[in-house]
Amino acid sequence: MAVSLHARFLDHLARGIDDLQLAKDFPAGLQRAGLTVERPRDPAHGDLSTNAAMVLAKLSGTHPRPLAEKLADGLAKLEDVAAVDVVGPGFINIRLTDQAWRDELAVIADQKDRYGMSPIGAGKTVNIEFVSANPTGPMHMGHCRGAVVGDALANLLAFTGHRVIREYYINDAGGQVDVLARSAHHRYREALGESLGEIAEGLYPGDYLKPVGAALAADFGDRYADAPETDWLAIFRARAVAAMMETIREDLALLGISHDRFASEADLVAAGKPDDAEAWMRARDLVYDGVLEPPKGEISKDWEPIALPLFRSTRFGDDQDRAIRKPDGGWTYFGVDLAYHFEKARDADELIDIWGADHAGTVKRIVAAAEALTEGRKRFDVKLVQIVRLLRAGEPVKMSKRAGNFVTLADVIREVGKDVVRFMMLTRKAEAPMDFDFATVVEASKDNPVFYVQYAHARICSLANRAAEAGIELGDAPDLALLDGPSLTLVKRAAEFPRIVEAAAAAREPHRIAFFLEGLAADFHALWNIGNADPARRFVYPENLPVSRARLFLASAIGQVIRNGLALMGVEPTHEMERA
RNA sequence: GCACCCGUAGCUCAGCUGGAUAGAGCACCAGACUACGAAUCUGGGGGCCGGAGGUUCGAAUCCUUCCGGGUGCACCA
Repeated sequence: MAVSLHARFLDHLARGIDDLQLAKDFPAGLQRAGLTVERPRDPAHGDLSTNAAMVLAKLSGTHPRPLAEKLADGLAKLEDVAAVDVVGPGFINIRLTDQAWRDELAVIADQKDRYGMSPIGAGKTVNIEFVSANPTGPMHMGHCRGAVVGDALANLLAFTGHRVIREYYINDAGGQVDVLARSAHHRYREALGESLGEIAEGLYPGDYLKPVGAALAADFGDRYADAPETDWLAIFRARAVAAMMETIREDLALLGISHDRFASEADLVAAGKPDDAEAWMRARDLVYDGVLEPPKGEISKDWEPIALPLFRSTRFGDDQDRAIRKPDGGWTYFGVDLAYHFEKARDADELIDIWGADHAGTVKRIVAAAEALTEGRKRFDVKLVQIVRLLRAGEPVKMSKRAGNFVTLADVIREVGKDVVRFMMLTRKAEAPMDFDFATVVEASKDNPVFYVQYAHARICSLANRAAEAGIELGDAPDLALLDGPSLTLVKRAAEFPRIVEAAAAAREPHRIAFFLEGLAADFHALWNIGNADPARRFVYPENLPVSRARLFLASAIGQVIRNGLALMGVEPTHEMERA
């Protein structure tokens, strides 16, 4: 894998610092973390800028300016460098030669769909758990955002060299799957011909359990129609959960998502994993038997003090210790979840959980648990994904959970398409609430980021046809020296892609890719627009074939970067826009 | 009451884990196109980055505290 432009300059800097240390101009053995090479906001400050002198000056107790001058001298000798300036408190601003940017363009064309890949995650396995919707019904839009964010993040981590495990945790051990089983039993009796009227309050009312009931009726006849619950609960539960998981997998497939692993809460319990975790923690005094304070706020009337096995999460920053077992000896959700993270940490170096923001209150305890269980050695991030407000032309879409008429993921995908859904879910950082308006997400205007980016790609694709019509053969080695300033500006933007990818992966923020693509598309459209006024500046300019070839080469490379970004988001590039 | 998330232009949001004069789109204002490579373009106005302290060469970013909004508080999942 070729090294990115930014990485290359970080390397140049490192060697410059080595030289200073050899020449005793500078103490050896200093940390070099915090050194950055980035594109300055203001183009007048050059193509690349580094804070190295200021950071190192602080660490070594010297003045940044002289240090910057020395580093600048070394950088100025590099072939790609046109000019180096030391300004302000000690910024080193670097301007690259035009040739350096033309070379970068050739790198894009050469690396194709590998452009932007990074080795920062090499040798690391990261387990990312996402979706993990309760297996009690089809996926609705509440699950959608976490699914897309998780999948895009997984793509991003794989692209940056990590080995990625996509995992789904099936909550199939709690009370709600018993409710599911009872709901299926209701549908089962209906399938047998009983007319039961409205489904009881508290059961799942949706129609999606009717096929499950029918299948159960076909298999068991009326054997369990009037049987006591203990006879059928486990059977119905297993059947209903399996059916729901099948539905959920289908829903996920509509989004283009497939998990590598499905971990079952019930299996973990059956395998004694929580017991193992408890024993491990008791041996380290991380679990003790104690009595919790009554909950604050809403006062529960049936609160009773009772001794339970508690995890010492307060030692790790939680507000109170947390019960891992219930009074009946069974496991709490947290007790199993803790064991589950213990298991996940066995074959991964880093863990990520993607959760709905409604679980924000339980983040501290699981972070505490992960820290205790991995003895602080493994990075663990819980990413909270905020709600999506569904709108239709500005009006909130009415949903009633009781009636079971929530908007399903499948419905939305059917209406606007997978790519629109995926793109939109990544146009905000995960922690911020988002509006999803059915009307605007399919609008063909520049206000719609999906359209805007796709349109740029389609325009690029159309160039190939226009070139052919004009009788321009692309050839394989255009003279890139024919590309002028505005074209190179676009190259500079595209060349940021590798660094954006690395930063997005490190921060676990896939939305940055979407914003980058919007910017890149905007720059591309801007360049295109120059051609509107002046035919000599168009990509296809039959009066000058060499220039046309160089520009088409540029456009093709930009298209490549757009595709690479979209691929990370899990969005298919559009080759031709449909005329509205 | 406590915890977490959010607070940036009139609106919707970025802001590259501490960098230089805080950005984009919409909206607003002023111009441009006998177009179809205009499913627009160019320029402009608009900011106490919620407030106040602190850390340092340097803060929207980190710390403290307060204010406002959202979410959650378990022996549910």
